[in-house]
Amino acid sequence: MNFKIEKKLKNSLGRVGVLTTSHGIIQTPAFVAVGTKATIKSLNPEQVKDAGTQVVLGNTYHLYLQPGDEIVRGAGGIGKFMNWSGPTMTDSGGFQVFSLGAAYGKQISKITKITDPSLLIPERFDDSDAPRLAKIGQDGVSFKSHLDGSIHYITPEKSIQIQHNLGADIIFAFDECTSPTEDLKYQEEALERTHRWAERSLDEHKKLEELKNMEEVKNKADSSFFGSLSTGAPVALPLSPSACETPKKEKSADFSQALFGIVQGGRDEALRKKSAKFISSLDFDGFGIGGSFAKEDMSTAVKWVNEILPEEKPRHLLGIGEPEDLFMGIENGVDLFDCVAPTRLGRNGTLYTKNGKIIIMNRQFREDYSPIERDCACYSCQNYTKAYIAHLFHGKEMLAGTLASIHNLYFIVNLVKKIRQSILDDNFFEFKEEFLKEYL
RNA sequence: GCGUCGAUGGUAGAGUGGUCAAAUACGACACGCUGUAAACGUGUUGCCUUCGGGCUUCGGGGGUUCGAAUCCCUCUCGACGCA
Repeated sequence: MNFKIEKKLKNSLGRVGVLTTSHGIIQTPAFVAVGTKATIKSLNPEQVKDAGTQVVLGNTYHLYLQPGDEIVRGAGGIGKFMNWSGPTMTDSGGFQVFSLGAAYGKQISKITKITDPSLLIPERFDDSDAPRLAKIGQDGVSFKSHLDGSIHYITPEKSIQIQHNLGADIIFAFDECTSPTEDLKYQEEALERTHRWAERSLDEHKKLEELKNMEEVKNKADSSFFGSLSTGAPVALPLSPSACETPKKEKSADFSQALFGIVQGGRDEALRKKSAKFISSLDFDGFGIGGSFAKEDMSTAVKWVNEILPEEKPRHLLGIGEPEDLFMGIENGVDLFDCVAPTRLGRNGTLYTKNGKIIIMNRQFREDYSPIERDCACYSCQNYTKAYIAHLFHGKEMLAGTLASIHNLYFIVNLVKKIRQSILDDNFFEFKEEFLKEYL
């Protein structure tokens, strides 16, 4: 993986870049489509690509449980497995520490609405005996499978091993995404844990990369007779029949993987900065910024972190992706975003428009024969009306989620592309103001 | 014509003397969703309300009872059976 900054946004941390992976380039800032279980829900790869998506993200915990990382490895890695030829990423399972742990069975979001610490009455949030599927142990997390109840202990090493089997171009260190409702003391403990896990993730990654390189050298030596093909030497040898055979099991480890370390620290300035310093001191290829914010202090948290992270390495703001957040993140130096919002909201009947979100099942759209957005170039808007999509949702038809996801993904991916272009055109701030005035 | 069974909120369908403004499901309406336990979840769904409660409802009418969706009589409508 290689990252090159092409242009910087004046008087801010923002930048435009190009991230090169073994499976193609990513023009940053970019929005990463979330495909937790090696599929962008309700969409096929062509639809994902046509929406403008450059890169997709799978999930370690989910793919480890089903179908199993060895299966994905056997298919030739997550990209080949899901028929996505472009760049891929996998999340480490750190988010599931939160979603299946502190947030399990509750309506807690990682974006808290409670910003006044005095409202966080300890007794009210003491849920230590509440049932949860993720329990944090000494050197890893014990997950009780949401599928069959089986127990799986995921350590940083295990997460990295799984991610090497999944074979994405960019993988993440195993971290703990804390609940925003945890107090400072807990955030600090969790941060220390995440930092130790970052070191262990990195060590395991280096070890596995080393093994992979040794294997490659060995393979090259074994096939030295045909080695001219891979070395690119101009030898006019006819292709051997054996060289054309498709191997039954492809090596997922054809390409080296980049590892991103994750900065945590909740909403606390000192912890965020401490984490940014520590994580940047390690030899990661890039960085993730982990969630657990309140909406209004998200920008400051991102800024604290990105002012410290080394400029030349890419930064990924994990799990954030509402339009206003994209402007905020990009302005504050974020290169990559992923978020379930476009696909989940779409499937659940909420659609993005430049004038704000609409709930397509609402009465007013039942006889609205115009597209979701008149000037939208997405497949759904080019071919269908709101009345029809509303009808599909009311009738619980599968196509409803597909058309809605296509539009929402297109909307978000292209918003990021437009923001990127606005930086190149030196009118980021004008575009931001203009867009948000209409949208919010 | 006789007999039997049935008629419950937008729909289906519980309830068979008080705890019934009436289960449940669906529908309708509104809302929520930020590294996907999620094609999911929550709320409202007779009328009025100062949110304490008040008022009118279970095909129509009449009756029994302190009290009726629930028991009795009758009418209307429907299904089935016998003429």
